[in-house]
Amino acid sequence: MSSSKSQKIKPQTLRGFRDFLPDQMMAREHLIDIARSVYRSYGFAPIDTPALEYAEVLLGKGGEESDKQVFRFTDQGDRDVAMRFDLTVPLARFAAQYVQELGVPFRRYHIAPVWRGERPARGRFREFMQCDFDTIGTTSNSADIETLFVINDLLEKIGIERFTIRVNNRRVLNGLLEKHDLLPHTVSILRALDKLDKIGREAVIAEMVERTGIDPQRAGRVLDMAELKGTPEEVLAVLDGMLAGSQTGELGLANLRELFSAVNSCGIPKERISLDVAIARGLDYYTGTIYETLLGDLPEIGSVCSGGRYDNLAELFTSQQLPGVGASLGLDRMLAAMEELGMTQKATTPAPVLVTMFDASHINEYLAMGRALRKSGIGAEVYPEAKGIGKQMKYADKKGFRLALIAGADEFSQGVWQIRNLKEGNQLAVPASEIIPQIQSLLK
RNA sequence: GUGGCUAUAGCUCAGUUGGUUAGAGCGCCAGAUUGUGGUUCUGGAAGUCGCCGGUUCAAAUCCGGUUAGCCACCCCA
Repeated sequence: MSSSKSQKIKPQTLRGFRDFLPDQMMAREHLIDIARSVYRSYGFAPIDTPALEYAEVLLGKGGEESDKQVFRFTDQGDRDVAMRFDLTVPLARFAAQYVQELGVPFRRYHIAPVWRGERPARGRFREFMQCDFDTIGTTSNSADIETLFVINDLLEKIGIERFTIRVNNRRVLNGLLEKHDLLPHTVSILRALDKLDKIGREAVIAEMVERTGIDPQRAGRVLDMAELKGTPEEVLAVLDGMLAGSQTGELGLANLRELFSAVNSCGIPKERISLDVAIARGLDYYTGTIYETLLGDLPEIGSVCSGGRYDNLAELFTSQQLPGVGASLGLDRMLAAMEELGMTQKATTPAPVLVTMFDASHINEYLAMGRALRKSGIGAEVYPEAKGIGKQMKYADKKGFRLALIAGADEFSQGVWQIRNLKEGNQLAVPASEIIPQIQSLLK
């Protein structure tokens, strides 16, 4: 290989694929840590599945449109393979394969990248992270309610102060469509309905009429119900009358009523959970409760955590019935929102303490101090070169270290270290034996 | 996948009707400051103007293609 300029390979990433620098990665890992701990606190266990699957396992599950987005190719062994485009289809395959040994109900979380060959746009990439959690093998509404609780705890732990989890139930929508003889048009109608917030009542009616050929009056009646406003109790009362006689609709209402009752008695702030008959979620496979989560300070960014209940996850892989309910945190969207809300920190070091290297002849003391700090659970970086102390302080400042430890000939002869507080701009000399407790209290 | 906009230093962007050696701010590196960061001052490095081709005496500038990004639609996290 020549080192001439013209032969250098251009460093570049593929369309829709991204690199993450330390500050971005710190924020990502922080969010993932929170998701992990909340999921675990409800008993969800981690799993992972391969990025690559047989194409037949993945394809044909989300309609033609999503098949077109799948990265698919023939591998070196002439197999027809595809990269996973979500975590739900792999879960279906996984569940069908292992349900015998796992038993039900089974709760898993899966935090992993997925790939879609669609056109990238703002907040949309060809490789992105999903943070799914699902409870499968039970039809109990209790699992639906706990799914809501998980979403609530997740947002709370992330530090979002104002958010709304909008809840609806597909059965309620189906009951309504049933009463208006619109069941054959379910997919088109719900897809149009889902855009209500974005495009408004008239445009939704127009789209329904255009896509299904129904007359505007009937479309309007769907909207009348979808636009119901008020407390969950008020909306439920109106729906009760509207859906009377529809078994499906009444079942959906009963589940919603139970859910809101649990919200009230389990200490979830009432104002965070709304009953919104207009949300439908695009995915065809939802059959019961559906959720989406909007940020109070940035609703226009869209749902940051959505999900719902499905009747039979694994029917394509096994004859065993596997109903389930779950949701997914949109990590990239959440991060974009946090960035816009100024919630991300700027530090690019994961360690709070920098041990400066003042005098290279004492290298062992500096290295030993680093080890001592880490042994006490304090992250510490030892500056690798005995450069000017000003330079090292500059580095500490830029990287966002909270404390810097400094010791030269004077300190070593007195048996002390200087602890410099970068934020406050002050420092104190501390005997070597008291360094650790002193730092621990400073970092509190 | 369809339509539109854009691409100049690490980042944000100037760059006149095509004209000689392409600029600024921020950042980066060094020095002022060989025992102390954030402020300030001084200096420095860094661009074959996304890439390929065409028109022209001459292209960052005009044209075509290509790659990437942004916006809308579609769909979705």
